[in-house]
Amino acid sequence: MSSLDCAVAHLGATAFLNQKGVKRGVKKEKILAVVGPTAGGKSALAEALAERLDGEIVSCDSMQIYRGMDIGTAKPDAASLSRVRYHLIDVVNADADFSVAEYVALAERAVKDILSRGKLPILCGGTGLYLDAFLRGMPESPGKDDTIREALLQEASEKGNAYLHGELAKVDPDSANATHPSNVRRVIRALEIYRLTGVTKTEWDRRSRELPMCYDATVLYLTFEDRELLYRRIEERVDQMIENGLLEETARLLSEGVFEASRTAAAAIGYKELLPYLAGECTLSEAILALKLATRRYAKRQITWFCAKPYVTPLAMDDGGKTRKFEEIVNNAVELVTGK
RNA sequence: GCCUCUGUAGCUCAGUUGGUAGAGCAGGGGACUGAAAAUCCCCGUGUCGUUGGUUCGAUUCCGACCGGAGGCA
Repeated sequence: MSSLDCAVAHLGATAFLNQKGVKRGVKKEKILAVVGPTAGGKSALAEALAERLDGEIVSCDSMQIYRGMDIGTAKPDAASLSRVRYHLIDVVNADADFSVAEYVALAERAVKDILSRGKLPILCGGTGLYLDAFLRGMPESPGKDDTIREALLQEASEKGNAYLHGELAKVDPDSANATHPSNVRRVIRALEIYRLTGVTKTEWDRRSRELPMCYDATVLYLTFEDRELLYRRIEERVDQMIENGLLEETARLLSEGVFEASRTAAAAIGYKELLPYLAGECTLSEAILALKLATRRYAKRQITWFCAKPYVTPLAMDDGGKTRKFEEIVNNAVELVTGK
């Protein structure tokens, strides 16, 4: 985005915000973010940068939020935790509900705290939606309503996805147009927003799109020229997780009833692939294969997401099919952050 | 050595009564604003083992050869 675009966006947002009476600092604080596909080496880099630049890490990961899900979510180990300070890890129980809105609130508090102590906040994680929402901020939002969702879900299963999509088309044609009828979740959300606020999702999105970035953020996006290299790292890490006791962790969460209580936990990569094995429905090697596959696909989705973001600064992790030396990558990152 | 079956997409296999072929899986691309590790969409040209023959035309029929599997000696 050019500085002119920024200025224009800022003016529009200011008008909108003034209308709503929300105050925002004009001077933007400098923060850093390290994003990219799973197993790409985000944590190691973020930790090195935290040490070099006197920073603290704010996890930007939708699963590391949950207590008890440790190995499967690749949480930092004791050694890492003793080296740098981490935030937003283990903030809610595994069976609790959580969402972007809560994340943004917590992250804003953590970042403010870090800045107040004169340190550099470094967001690190692969949950693109969380980062996006955090950078934009959520001064206003339509909120949510589980009762409406349930009712709409019921309606969808009774009358079909096409019917629900048709209902959306009546009130918010643009949103209906942009959402495939099969994507029931999105169709429901759009209808939920309209029923809850009387304002369409299209309008809500239009307003939030005008918001300027809340911070002067450098978002380092780790890229892999050679996809195979990334996939190999993924396979190695999955094997490592199994060695570290992922099976035992899954069994423990299962016995605690976490997967029954939380659909999020039950859908988390690492656990959902091992459950069939624990139930005796497949062999361990089949489960591990499924886990690696799911992780690869997840990585691909993350790549698609970050690639499309105009605010990222790409940082190459490999060169000509070879992994770059870690020190070289860190130096490169520091240059990008400090502007040489 | 003989007999039978088999060779089609990266993998497992369909199929073409002769008019150059399509599924699943893998893989690739994309979307994404309160479940996001979620949810959803799009994408199938490959010497039809090789080589002769029959034919207007062969991946399809016939022969030989080369792989693979099984059976009999």
